[in-house]
Amino acid sequence: MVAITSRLRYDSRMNKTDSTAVTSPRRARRSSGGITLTDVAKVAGVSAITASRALNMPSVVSPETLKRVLDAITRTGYVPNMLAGGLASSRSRLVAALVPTIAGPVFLETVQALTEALAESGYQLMLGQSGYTGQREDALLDAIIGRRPDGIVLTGIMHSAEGRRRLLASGIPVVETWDLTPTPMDMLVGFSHEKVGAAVAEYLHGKGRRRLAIVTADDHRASLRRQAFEATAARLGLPRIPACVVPAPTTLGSGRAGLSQLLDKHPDIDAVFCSSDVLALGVITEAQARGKSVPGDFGVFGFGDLGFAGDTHPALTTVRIDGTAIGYQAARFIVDRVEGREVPQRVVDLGFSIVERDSV
Amino acid sequence: MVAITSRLRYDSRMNKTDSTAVTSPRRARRSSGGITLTDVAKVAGVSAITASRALNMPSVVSPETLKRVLDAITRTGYVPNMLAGGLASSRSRLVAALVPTIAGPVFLETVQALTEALAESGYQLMLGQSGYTGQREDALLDAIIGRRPDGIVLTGIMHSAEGRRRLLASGIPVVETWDLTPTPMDMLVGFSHEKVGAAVAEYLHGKGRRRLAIVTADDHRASLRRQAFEATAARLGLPRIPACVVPAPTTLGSGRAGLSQLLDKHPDIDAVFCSSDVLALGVITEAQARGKSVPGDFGVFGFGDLGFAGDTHPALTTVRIDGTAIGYQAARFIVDRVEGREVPQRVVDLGFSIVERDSV
DNA sequence: CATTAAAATGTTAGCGCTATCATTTATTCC
DNA sequence: GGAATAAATGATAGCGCTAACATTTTAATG
Repeated sequence: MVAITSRLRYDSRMNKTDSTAVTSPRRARRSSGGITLTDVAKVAGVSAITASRALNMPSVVSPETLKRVLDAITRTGYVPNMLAGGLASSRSRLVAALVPTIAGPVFLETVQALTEALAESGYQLMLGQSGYTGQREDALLDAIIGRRPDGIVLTGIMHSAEGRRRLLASGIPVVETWDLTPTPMDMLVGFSHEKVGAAVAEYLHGKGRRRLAIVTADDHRASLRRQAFEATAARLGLPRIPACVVPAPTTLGSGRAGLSQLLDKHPDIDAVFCSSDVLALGVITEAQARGKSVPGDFGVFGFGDLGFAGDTHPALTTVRIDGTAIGYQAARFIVDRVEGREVPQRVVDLGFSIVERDSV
Repeated sequence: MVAITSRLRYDSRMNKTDSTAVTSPRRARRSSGGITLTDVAKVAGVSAITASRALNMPSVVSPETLKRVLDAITRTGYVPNMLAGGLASSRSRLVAALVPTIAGPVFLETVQALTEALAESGYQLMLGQSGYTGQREDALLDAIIGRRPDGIVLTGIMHSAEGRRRLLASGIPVVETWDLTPTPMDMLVGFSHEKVGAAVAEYLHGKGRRRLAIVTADDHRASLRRQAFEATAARLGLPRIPACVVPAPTTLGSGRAGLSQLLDKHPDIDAVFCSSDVLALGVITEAQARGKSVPGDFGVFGFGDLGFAGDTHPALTTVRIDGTAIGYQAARFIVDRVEGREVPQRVVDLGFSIVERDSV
């Protein structure tokens, strides 16, 4: 433990007219009491700015100075105040991610990858939940912009026009993810939901399934997949596809309910495409509860390849999205931009793949 | 749209010696270019501090001034810079939550409740993932403390002694959750894991189960439950309990593997206590894959009462923890403390309940 | 209507850090 | 070996906001 003995509390008014200098100090300082960089500098016997450089640009201070400063830091237990640093440099080293909800496991992988990749570069992730409704989106946006993040990652969110405007106006780099919109705001990393829908329809058709059905969430991206699924099925000459739309976020329960509803009206379906693996697990569960065989009576196709997909019974055939890659790419985009590097390719299509297991 | 016409760019050096006043400006300002409170104040025709008060203490400005300021804000599209505000007031309006991982659904409810409750009071949650290993915990802690949050919520984390010291030294209010430790750092909201373990053992015994087994994660809290479970079983005269310990975070797959392992050595078990519902779902799945009946051949007991627990087949009997209540209480603790209110009761036991469904 | 108290607004300085220069010290080069 | 260059360090001011006090305006009181 080190005592900071000579914390100079000089009076800046000393230099002014003599008359005021005599009166008692007009106001007290309001230091929050913590250890500041100035304290560290004092202990190390250097100026504050040198201590700052030792932390932020260690290559420009001499090795022995660096050592003295780092020493002083450990001895004092100094922790940099990033509010002050961010204010002074307009670099908050904060990146915000907006997800509909953290309850849905779909984006977890992406968020986790983001967190890690950013941490490696010295940035921190702040998570905002907008809800699928987009109700309080504007308030949340203000709260986020107010922290002056160095970047914003939008994950599976359709922004209101007003929201887009505010974001653009803020001048903060934006990465949209999980969706390949034709008109990106800034940077984008995702895949084509239309292609997924088409690919799944073709796959099921190729497996001899003819009476397809779909259980899908009511969010935008799932709708995109559904439309392409239906269009492709039609193109392949398959009958009209019965659908059950459930509210996002999807749950095991809504999957069960979805299959029930479907089976009541269309007992002859031979394949179900689900808009998430969770939904698919629900469908499998309901099938089991009803004594139906998967894939015997009908096949089940998921989406996401979540952690459990290989462990269900039967193991789930699904669409694999590399959420981790999405997260890493998004982090790279933002860090590159913030550190002034060129980002020539602002749109990245990471594609998807079909993981064949036992449920179809 | 409003043009800020007269953004005064006065030169503070005008008042100094004439010689320097002639030389060209020594340095340029480095405004980040955005709209500031001062701009808003100018548009509204008031001083900066009045504009500040209009935002933060609307009750102390006159109604018409308030209106003029709010007007100016919408016209200019001003978004407060919370870095600056936090630095000046030492109130960041940020609360940090540390979880082992967001991949585990166990704490999601708590995190969600925290987010909501804090947002209502004008605070924002920043999520940190420490990992179950507690490896990078210290680096993370620095990153968090560096943001000067108004409070820190620890969720399911055993801190290193060093970590506890740093936290305490930072002077930031801390709420520990999900665990009723005998020596809380500051504030605490949780329940007794020992009581849970004992209650489950008694319940299973009461249901006539005699050959209990356990599949449990290797984290601290799960171990607490396990020990009490074993002790109580012994007290009830039951035989030694075979256990399968799996790494946290728990997955469906590790649940399946756990049951396999258990069944290989102890084919006669008649009940399995799982340290999470996810694990329990894995056990049920494996049972189904093996053609075993639940609860016929053996009962399955979960923990957490996660969203899907009521929808599994058979529906899962489990321990319900009110994660939402934990989150709300934690938020209340912190907000109360920050706003200077008394927090007389610094430890809250929220208890738990057993939800009887069909799996035992 | 003068006097006081209360309400509303303003002035100043500073939160803790870093950008922008300016200065000092070490190194290189013909 | 002295000029030119590079490396290391420092002084100053300001990022955008709010605490602390000061002042002005309004309302309340006898």
